[in-house]
Amino acid sequence: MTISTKYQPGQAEDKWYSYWMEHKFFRSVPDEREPYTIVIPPPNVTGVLHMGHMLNNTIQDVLIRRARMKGKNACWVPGTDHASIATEAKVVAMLKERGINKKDIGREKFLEYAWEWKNKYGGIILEQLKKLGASCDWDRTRFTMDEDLSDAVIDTFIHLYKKGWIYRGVRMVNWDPQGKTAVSDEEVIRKEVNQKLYYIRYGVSSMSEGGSRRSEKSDVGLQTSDFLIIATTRPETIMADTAICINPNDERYKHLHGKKATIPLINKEIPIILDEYVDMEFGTGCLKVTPAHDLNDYELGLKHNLPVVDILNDDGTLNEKAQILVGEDRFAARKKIVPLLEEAGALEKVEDYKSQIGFSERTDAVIEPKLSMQWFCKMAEMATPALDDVLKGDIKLIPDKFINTYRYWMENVKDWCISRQLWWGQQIPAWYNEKGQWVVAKTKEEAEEQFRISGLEFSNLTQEEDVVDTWFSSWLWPISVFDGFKDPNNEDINYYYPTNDLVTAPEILFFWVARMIMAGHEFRGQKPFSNVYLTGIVRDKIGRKMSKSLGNSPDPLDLIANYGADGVRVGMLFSSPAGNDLMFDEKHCEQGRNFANKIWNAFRLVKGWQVNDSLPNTNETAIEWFASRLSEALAEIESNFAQYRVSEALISTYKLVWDDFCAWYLEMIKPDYQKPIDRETYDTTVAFFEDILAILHPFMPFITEELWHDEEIFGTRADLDCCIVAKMPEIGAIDTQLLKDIELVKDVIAGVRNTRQANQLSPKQPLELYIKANSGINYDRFRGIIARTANISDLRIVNEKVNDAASFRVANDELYIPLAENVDRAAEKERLEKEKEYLLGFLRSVEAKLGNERFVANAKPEVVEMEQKKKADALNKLQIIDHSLAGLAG
RNA sequence: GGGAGCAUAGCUCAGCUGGUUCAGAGCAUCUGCCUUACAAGCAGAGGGUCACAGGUUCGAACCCUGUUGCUCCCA
Repeated sequence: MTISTKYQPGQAEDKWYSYWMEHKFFRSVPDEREPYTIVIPPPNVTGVLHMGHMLNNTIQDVLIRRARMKGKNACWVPGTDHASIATEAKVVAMLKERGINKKDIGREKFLEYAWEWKNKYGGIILEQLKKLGASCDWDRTRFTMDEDLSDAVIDTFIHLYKKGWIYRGVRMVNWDPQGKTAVSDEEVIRKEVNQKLYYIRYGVSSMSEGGSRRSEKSDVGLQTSDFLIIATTRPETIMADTAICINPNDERYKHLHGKKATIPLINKEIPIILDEYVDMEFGTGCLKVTPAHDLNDYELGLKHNLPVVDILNDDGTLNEKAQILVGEDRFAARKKIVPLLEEAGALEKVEDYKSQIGFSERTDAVIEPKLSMQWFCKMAEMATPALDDVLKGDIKLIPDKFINTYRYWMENVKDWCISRQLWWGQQIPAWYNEKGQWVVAKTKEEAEEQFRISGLEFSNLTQEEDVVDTWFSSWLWPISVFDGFKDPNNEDINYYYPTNDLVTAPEILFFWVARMIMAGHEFRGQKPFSNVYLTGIVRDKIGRKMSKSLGNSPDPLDLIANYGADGVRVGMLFSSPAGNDLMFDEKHCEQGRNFANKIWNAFRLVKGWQVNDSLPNTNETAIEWFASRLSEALAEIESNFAQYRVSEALISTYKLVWDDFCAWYLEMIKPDYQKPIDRETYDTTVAFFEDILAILHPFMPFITEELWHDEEIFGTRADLDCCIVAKMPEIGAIDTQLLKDIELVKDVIAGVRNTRQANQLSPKQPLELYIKANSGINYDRFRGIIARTANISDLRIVNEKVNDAASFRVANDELYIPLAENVDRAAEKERLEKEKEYLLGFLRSVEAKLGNERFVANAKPEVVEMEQKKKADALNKLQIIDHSLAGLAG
């Protein structure tokens, strides 16, 4: 039977994924085993798979497959979130193409279209994950707007409201005066534009106390000597100013402390306040404070208890509170106010100025910061236990450098604005009567009841238009996917919660992770997970974040088609230490593909062997060595996984398979061409191979499953005897002496190869090797291995140095390859001189250390001992080299 | 402006408690091989002021301070 020299991943992937699905290997139900649980960070339902998902889900799959093979009941819960903003935008765009305006069709009809869209496109990303090999329990797939999950959102809203942790308040939003709607930060596009910076003169009056207004005085007496100048890009908003702010440390303005300023044109007096917030370098150092029309000013206003004067209508025209230019559009007003200021002598100068301005993604109108009523969730109480969990180490952040960031955020946590002016999402369960009085209730009937009890009018109740933030669904995810709200004592939640590991991006540490921890405590009295593995951002070769708009991201499905899912998984993991960004290079996937091919070909080799039962086993040493090496590698891998060094665990595995198994072990035992192999070696090697497939499986699930089922090597397997549920090999005995000896033997073999290369001898030409063994190593034991791998026809242990031979040294042993007249004496001498020079330098540094009294006095004894041994070894070697040199000379 | 992190071979990164012959791996490069599992391979080689400047220490890539450069988070 012939099989291709190249591994073809395509068919194997589809075949085995279907097989796993059919045989329910991903399915998890509670049983007596220990659970191992991961909930997927639900990807955006509008999304398609990108490189970030690839990395994130590869890691999750590696962890879950490994846990499954270690005998845990592994459960990976998949799903998607409803992404209100992104989805609503997609649906609005789809409707627009059909000539339908969202506002015209109303909420209910709009939601019908939205669900239609979701049902059509919402599953794409999950299908893509299957191509990667993700072993999620698909029967558990959840969506944040599923009925049960939505119920949980509404119930928790009501719960928190009753606790007094949800309230309404006024907040600055991004207002689109053309669309007459608030838009989210994500829908604001910032662009740099050329503007003007207007310097405007405000009068200053000295009567600071008493509250008596004598504005005529500020007009006349103090105009020339007492005034201040502000710089603004928005002169049309001066009528909404409620203060002038200066930095208390600003020496130039000490004389203004406690005074008042007068807004030109409308002659309104406003206080001059002090705050270090003001940048003394910017503009004039005097800041006009306009709380209704600027977010920072709003916060400054709150801090200093300033009134809010909103001079703009919803459509961006000035209202009567502006007193002048009423009814003008904000930009027309800006043009018209300039000559007015000039006339009044209040315009000092105008400068060109570049700054960032927000535009509406939808209408391209300039965004107007506007105050509006929003819903908030108090965070302080919930933050405390969530912070403790991390600080006490009950929840580990990996890497732990994120603890600082986490703590900073949790200690300075702000209340969470949870309302969104959208339709796609869970509608806030608040009900208003015609007078604008409101209650929070799950249903209209319950709301009416509450109004009745309070004795209020309730004939025409309307529900709050806004929906809650998508994160207000996602923060419940680890509980809601197990129906922990609907049925708080059900078997699943009791078994799987708290989950084990969460794998996500640091960008959403606060948005999501912190809030899940809060929700865990609030609604379950328990943390939601024990470990949070934070992956890096996937960047391109030149360090740019991969994004759709830059077009610098390869299509993951193309990568899988080109390199195989196993190759891509390995490629992603090769260079992805936790928390560090990953500079993605397709080369890594190529390396992954090559690795799969290497495994494939090693398999072909073993598969081709004929067994002869009458042959004795001559490979005991090789077998013992590899068994030890396998155990050693398993211990490394185990330790790497324990520290979430997934990338290093992969590298350990890679080296075990490629270097130790393929390059050394198989070469040690490989029978001559068309010669049979003995039964014992064959059977042991097949068993090793099976172990290797199991170790590789979490990283490369497809090729390992494919080879696992090779009947020729492993015999016919039962339906459920699959690599995916194979038992992960356990760490066995490690013969450290043997491991060390083989390292020496490898050096001997490398020495022979080097000698061949230096003397241009073909690897095919057998050589003799004489060893003058000064170390304790028993070369007899390794005779067979050396003979085979270095092509030695005659290996002799000798007591004297050999003349007319090429020589090299390994540890303290001298090795000679007789070459008769072929020895290049000059080259040999040069090599020896070089080695000697190096050794002398080395010896000097060692002797310097040992000659230092303070070193001997202060260093740990074992360190000193080591240095003494180094010295002895070096002296020994030098003696050997000198001896050889003398021999050459003679 | 405040906070955090990073800087090691051409590239991507290890280097874990300061101490082995410790300056490493993979990729890339170069040399030689189509050697009967694998050219998606094999055998080798070159490549470094561990960002810079100080300090602590018997000893520093590792600890401390400062400088420079880059990145992220918050404003």
